[in-house]
Parts: sequence; structure tokens; C-alpha cells
Amino acid sequence: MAWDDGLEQGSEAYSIAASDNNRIRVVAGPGTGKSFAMKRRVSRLLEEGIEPSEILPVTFTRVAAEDLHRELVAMDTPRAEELNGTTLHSLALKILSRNHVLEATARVPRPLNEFELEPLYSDLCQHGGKRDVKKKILAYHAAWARLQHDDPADVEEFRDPEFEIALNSWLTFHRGMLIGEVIPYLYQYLRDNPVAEERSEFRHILVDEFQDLNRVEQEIVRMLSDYADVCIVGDDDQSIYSFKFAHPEGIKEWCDNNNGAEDLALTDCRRCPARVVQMSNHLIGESPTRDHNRQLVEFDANGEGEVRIIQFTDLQQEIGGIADIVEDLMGQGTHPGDIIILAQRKIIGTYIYEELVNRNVPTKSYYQEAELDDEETQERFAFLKLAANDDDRVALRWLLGRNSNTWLRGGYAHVRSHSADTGLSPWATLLGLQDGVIQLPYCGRLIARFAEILERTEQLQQLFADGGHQALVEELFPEDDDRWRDIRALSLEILENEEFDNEGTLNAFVAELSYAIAQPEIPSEIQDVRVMSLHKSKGLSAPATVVAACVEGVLPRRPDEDQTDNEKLADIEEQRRLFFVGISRVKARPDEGEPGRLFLTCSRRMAAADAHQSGIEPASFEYGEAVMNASRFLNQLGPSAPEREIG
DNA sequence: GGGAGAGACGTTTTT
DNA sequence: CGTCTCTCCC
Repeated sequence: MAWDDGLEQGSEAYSIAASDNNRIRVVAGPGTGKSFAMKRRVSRLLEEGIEPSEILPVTFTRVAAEDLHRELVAMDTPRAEELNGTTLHSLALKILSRNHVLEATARVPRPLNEFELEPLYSDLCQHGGKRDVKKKILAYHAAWARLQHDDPADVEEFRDPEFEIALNSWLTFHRGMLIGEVIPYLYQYLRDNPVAEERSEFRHILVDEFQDLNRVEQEIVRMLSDYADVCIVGDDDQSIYSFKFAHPEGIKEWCDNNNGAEDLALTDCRRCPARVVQMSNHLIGESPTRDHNRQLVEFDANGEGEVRIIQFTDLQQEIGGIADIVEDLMGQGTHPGDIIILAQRKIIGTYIYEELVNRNVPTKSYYQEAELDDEETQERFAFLKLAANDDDRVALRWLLGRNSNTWLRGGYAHVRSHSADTGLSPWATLLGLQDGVIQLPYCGRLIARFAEILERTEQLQQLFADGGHQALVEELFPEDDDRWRDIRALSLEILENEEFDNEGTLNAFVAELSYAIAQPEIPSEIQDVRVMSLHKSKGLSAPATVVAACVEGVLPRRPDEDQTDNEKLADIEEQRRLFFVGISRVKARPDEGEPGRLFLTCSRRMAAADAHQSGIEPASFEYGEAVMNASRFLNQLGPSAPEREIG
């Protein structure tokens, strides 16, 4: 298919795809077809013979990158197969792994799993205990994300230079990197090497969801852009990532910082039915902090759509009511894959998921998957890493300490300093301790534990030598155990798809598996009702959308008491944008009998324990139940919103 | 290095 | 309300 196939000349989407200005900004509201326009632009570049390796399409999530790739291939665009859509993160990991970059950064880009952070907290606990260590790590990330690192006027409350030196030293010694350091290290490398070949590697850069990038990410885009044409796309009305320090001002100021930039906009909401467009406009228009008045424009062919707002007496009723709605819709012929249910609390989403599963509705839950939540699974995975590489210092450190409250930090400190002094690896040092060649104080338990680790590791390596990857998977993640069913499935998938079984090294297998765990695949063929958070729903659309738990305390959540008034206001406004993102998922497909349906539900009461557990602060408690008011946002949907129903 | 008891904290989420 | 974390003491 040609890049301009079916594109009307002079239309907004056509201009975006066709423009050869070297700086383009596109502001595009929800449902206005920005992915479509981006796709056509990339397609044009490929058709004009630009090398795929010289085009860098940056997306916020890997799912979005895959979508772009798949759709281009489906269009039969020349060389689309070779085009790699990527997240800034995987780009950063790739660049940081290049040999000349490894030397420049002096750090190994081996990201730590969440669970592997525990011994790090313990080893650094002299800096104020686990809680403070976590806060200081967050402050360290925050400073990077906001590019305050080199600013002497840095006011970050929990910054602690001594701590950061100790953290860096721990990570250097253990040959690891925090996930949040990956972007900063790429930033430093590019900044310090202005003529690095990476800075002129691309001729065309396209960035989606620009409002969700933080400062350091935006700066990386700038540093990659000296020799490239750049097209950024975003919408500050959909900025919902303040927790990762997103810098939505960047998209507003972008044209001022890029002279001669062409400023384009997509305003026709081709996705949503008219009522939903009107309600979305009204909701976002009520924001006291919004500094413009962009409106989504209705797409007449979509029709009015259907909207219901329902309040239930308690959470059980709401969950049952939502399940009834789903069954009704399916009875009328709606495909389960065309229904999404958004709940901003995992516990509520999980109740809905369980109710639907009980009623035999095909359902999938998209809350953070937990392949590695279980300790036994963590241990098996750590052993796998160690069997692949006995100098995996992070895995070894974790395995040594895991059975102890103190992570055996006393003895380990001696092992570490001895190892640093002599240049021996921790593994070699422990072997020396075991043989009595090396003597260090307080290492009794450490040596005993190491003996177990050594035995198990040798056993696994023998197993691998005899039976290959398959034997190892069967040993570590045997069939019919829920705890590692997911990780087993991922392992088998890798062994099936790749030539690992005979060819690949154990190291390569472990790397693939780690990558797969960090970024679980989302199937492109959707057969199920999808239950997820509002954040996850970004980029999706569905003919039937339910937003559950539209109550004060959840949506909007209650801001922290110790915040300033301005911070509280900013918090509420981000929640408004979150709700805006949620309701604008609704897709009208009138010719297929799907008018586009939106259900906003809430309930009056829920169990106090559930409320506590998920951080819901209700209006009040009565007889062990939380009493909740309907969300203020339901009052701000304007005249197109229907009367509230009793559920 | 480990156990008992007191106190803090709890949400969403990307890589 | 229940779990995690920290402190104190052995």
C-alpha cells in the first residue's frame, strides 16, 4: 500500500506524513489518529529509500513499538521488516552495551530485577535504614530525570552525596545498573562525547507521547537530533506520568526552542462518539490549570453513542453490575475483545476479573504481572543466572543473603572489601574462604551458605552440559506448579523460537529470559475482556468501555496531606487527565452495530479493610465500611452527560 | 545473628 | 486491617 493511499491531500494527517520540514510538532488529542499519521510518515520515508536503520521511531511502551512495526509490515511498506521501533530505554541499553561505550561509562548495563535490590538496601542501610535508602534512590533518580544533577542549587530533599557515592560503588562492584540509571548514563555519554557516532546515527527521529518524557529523555532526543529531521507528537492534556517526572512543558516550549518548526495539529476525534467527545471537552475544559482551550472536534459519521452513569450501594453490587453489563453486551453480539474495564485500583480490578472468570466470561487482567513475586521462583531464577555466569555478582549477593534478615551484610562486607583489594571476584574469594586459603572474620554463615550455593550451581551446570537448556528448564521450572508457570512458559517459548537448544549459550538464554520477564508480551489478537488500570489503557480503544470506581478518593485520589496547595492542585489535575484518557477510549463503529458505549460506575460503600489496603481514603467510616462520594469529575461532564442511574 | 514487640504504611506506573 | 520494617535485647 502506498504511504498516501486514501489520504486526502491537504488533510492534517497528509501534512504530517508529507512535510519535509526538519522540525515538526504535532499536537494531537485522543482518537485523532496520531499513530495513523506517524505510520504514514514512516511509510513515506521508507518508500523514498531512506535506510531503515537511519529512522528512529521512539514510542513510550514496547507495545506501541510493536504495533507500529506490525502495521507497517501489513501495509507492505518496503523494508518495513528491518525497521525497529523502540523505546528510549531499549535504545539506551543497546548503545550502553557497545564496547566503546562500556569503556566510557565504566558501568555494566545489567539491570537489576526488583527483588535483587533487597541486598543492596541492606548493604547500604548505614545510610539511614531501608526506607531512607529507598527515598534516597528515588531522589537520585528524580534529580536525573529533572536534570538537576549538576545544579549546585539542587533542592532535592533526600539527595545525599555520600550515599550516592556508596550506591555507585556498590553497583560498580556488582556489575549492575539500576533500571532508572540506564537513561542517565546514555545522557552522560552523549553529552560528554559531542562527536560520538551515536549522535549522528539517525536521519529521521519520530517521537510519540512526547509529553510523557522527562527532561533527561527529552535532552537525549535533542542530542540525537543534530543531524536528523525530528517529528514529535503528543498532547499535554494526556500527561499522566508525573510519577516518573514527565515534563509536559517540553512539548509546549518545543517550537520556541526549535526555530522554524512547523506546528501541526490533529483535532478531529474520529474514534469517539459525539456524546463522549462533548463530555471529554467539557471535563478537560473545567481544569483551572489548563492554559489553552483546544477542543476535540466531533466526527459526524460516528453518531451520538451511549453513555450511562450508575451508582451502586456497595462494591459487591458494582462488581456484579459490571459483570451484568458485560454479559448483556455479549448477549447483544459484542465481542469480548471489544470490551475494556478500567479500574484505578488493582484490588477492584481483580474483584471484577474474578467475577467475570466465575461467570465463564473470557477475561484477561493486565495489572502488573508477577512472574517473580514468589521467593522460591526468585531463587530458582537467581540460580539460573549464576549457573550461566558465576561472576554474576548481583545474583550471588542475593543468594548468599536471602535466608537471613540481615542479608549477612556483616560478613559480606569483608568479602567485598577483600575482593576489591585483591581483584579476585567474590566467587573466587568465597572459594578461597571455603578452602581456608583466605581467612576473614564473621564469615561462618556465609561460608556455609556458599557451600550450598556452590553445590547447587555445579549440579545445574552439569545438568546443562548433559541435557542442554531443556534439562535446566525442567529442573528449575518443572511442569504443574503455579509459582513458576509463567516463567516456564516464557522459557519454553524462547527455546522454541530461537536456535538456543543446541546453539545458544546459557548466557544468551538467560539474557533473553530476563528481557522477556521485564517486558511481557501482550498478544495482538485480543479475544478477551480486558481489565486494566487507566495508565495501561493509553493507546487502546474499545467499543465498550467501563470506568469503575469513579469515587472521591480513587479518581481523583486524595492528595497527600503534607503537600502544598499547588502540589495538591497539580495532583487533582493529573487525575482529571487520567479520567479524560479513560473516557476517550470509547470507539464508535456504527456500521458494525457498535455505537460506542461508555459506562461510568461507582459505589457508595466498600469494606474498610479493602479501602485501607489499596490506599483509598473514603469520606468516612461507618460500621467497618468505607462510605464514598461519587467523583467530582462526574459533575464536570457537561450537559451531554446522562442522569445518574441507581444500580 | 536472630527473635519479640512497637510503629509505619498502604495507590497508579514506564524502562 | 494486615504486612512490612525498625529497634531493642539476648
